[in-house]
Parts: sequence; C-alpha cells; structure tokens
Amino acid sequence: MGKQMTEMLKGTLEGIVLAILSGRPAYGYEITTRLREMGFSDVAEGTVYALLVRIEQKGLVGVEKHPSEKGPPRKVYSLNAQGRADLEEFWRTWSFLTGRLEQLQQGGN
Amino acid sequence: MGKQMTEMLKGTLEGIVLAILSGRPAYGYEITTRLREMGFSDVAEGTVYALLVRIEQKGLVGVEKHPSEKGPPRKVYSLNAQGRADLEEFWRTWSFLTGRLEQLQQGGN
DNA sequence: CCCGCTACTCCGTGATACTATGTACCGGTA
DNA sequence: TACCGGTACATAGTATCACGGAGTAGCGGG
Repeated sequence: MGKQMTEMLKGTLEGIVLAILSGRPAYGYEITTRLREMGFSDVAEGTVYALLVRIEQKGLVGVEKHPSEKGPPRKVYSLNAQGRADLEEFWRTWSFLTGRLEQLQQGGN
Repeated sequence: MGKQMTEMLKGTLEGIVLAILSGRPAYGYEITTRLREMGFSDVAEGTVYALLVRIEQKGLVGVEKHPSEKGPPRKVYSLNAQGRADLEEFWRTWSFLTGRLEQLQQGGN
C-alpha cells in the first residue's frame, strides 16, 4: 500500500494489535504474519516489535517466554485489564472517527 | 479527546480536510471552525494551516486571496483534479482499513 | 556447510499533529 | 485614545509513530 496507509496506521495499528491480542495471546512474529494475512502486507516487522515494547511499557500486556521448536524463544504477549480498557477506549475513538468520516463521505458537509 | 485521537488523526486529517473542500472552497480559519463544530474540538489551528500549506505544495488545491470584512485577507482553498483523485484514493484506503477493523471488532480473528 | 525460515532487536529517517508564540486587521467600549 | 476580543494566518520546536535496513541467533534441510 501507499504512503497514505502508512500514515493512517499511526495510532490505529496499536489498536489492531490490541484487538488481535484480545482474541488470544500471541507473539511478535505470529502477529506480523497475521497482519500480513489480513492484508496489511507491508507492515514492517520492526514496527510490530517496537509497538509490542511500547504497549508492554505502557502496562497494557503481560509477557511470557516460551521456547520454540524452530528458533529463538517466543515472547508471548497477553492483554491485561488495563489493556482491555485501552482497547475499549480505542474502539470508542475509532467509532467517533468513523462516524464523522461517514458523514463527510455522504456529502454531509 | 485524548492522545489516541491525536495519533489516529495522523493521515486522516488530511483526508477530512480534502473532503470538506470537496463540498465547497474554504479558508483556513473557517476549516478549523468547522472541524471544531464536527467534534474535533482540539485540532490545533497551527495544524490546519500547516496541512493547508502541505496540500498546496502537493498540488492538490488552488488558492485565492479574498479580502475579509473582519481581519486579514483570507486564503481560500479549492480542490483541483489532482486533489479529487487524492481524495478518492483516501476513501479507498479508508474503506480498506474500516473493513479490517470491522472484522476485528466482531471478534473475527 | 550454507541457505532459508523462525524470532527478536536496534538505529536512523520521514511524516504528522501539538504547543506556544507572534503578527496583523478590525470593531466596540471604557 | 487605549485596550480587548474576535478574525486570520504563520512558524519554530517537540513528541509520536511507522518504515527501511541491518544485525543476532537458533534450527533443520539440501
């Protein structure tokens, strides 16, 4: 995708990852793969790892190390209470935004 | 609104302004006011002016100076062909994103 | 023995919004 | 007159976030 998508993902990607984690715990490489499968084909790996560090430092997730059969140990992230609260707040902000945009798209300005 | 909104607006605000201009030409101060009325209560004035300079330099809009009865002359921006194309591209990117997010919100992950 | 996949990390860059501040024009009011 | 508030635009500095690119490391297969 283009530059527009890159900019639009700012602030949204974090919510997307939180939403993914709300389903079940996951580790970085897995999350990157899932994002790619979803169609976010050029989300950079480094971006995802940096984001995970960020939400960990914000205290939105817990981390556990699990050995992998195929490489270095995985850092499995799981949403905690604060993370769930943050996700809800994200959805509120998101729906506010979609509401306004929908209005704009229908020529409602 | 909070910091989440600030981050989410990155990349979106430009589309929003283009959408506003697609209705009819407008000048900076007016756009800021309209954004506030829409609920984007803390979009900074400086942000809007910087954005307008940006889209002008990208060649998405035309500019005309009109005198004002109440202050300095207004710089009235109007969408040109390239701006309309950019706006359409914005809507495509936006609907891609909303599609994925909708899926995620319905626990579809 | 190297290649490719898995898995994580880090540094520098670019884009964007915010804060804060400044300039300037105008009308109303004390 | 002097000042204030609303109109209107501009800019310098800061923070955040995604990307590009490179590096480290474990593991299994040709």
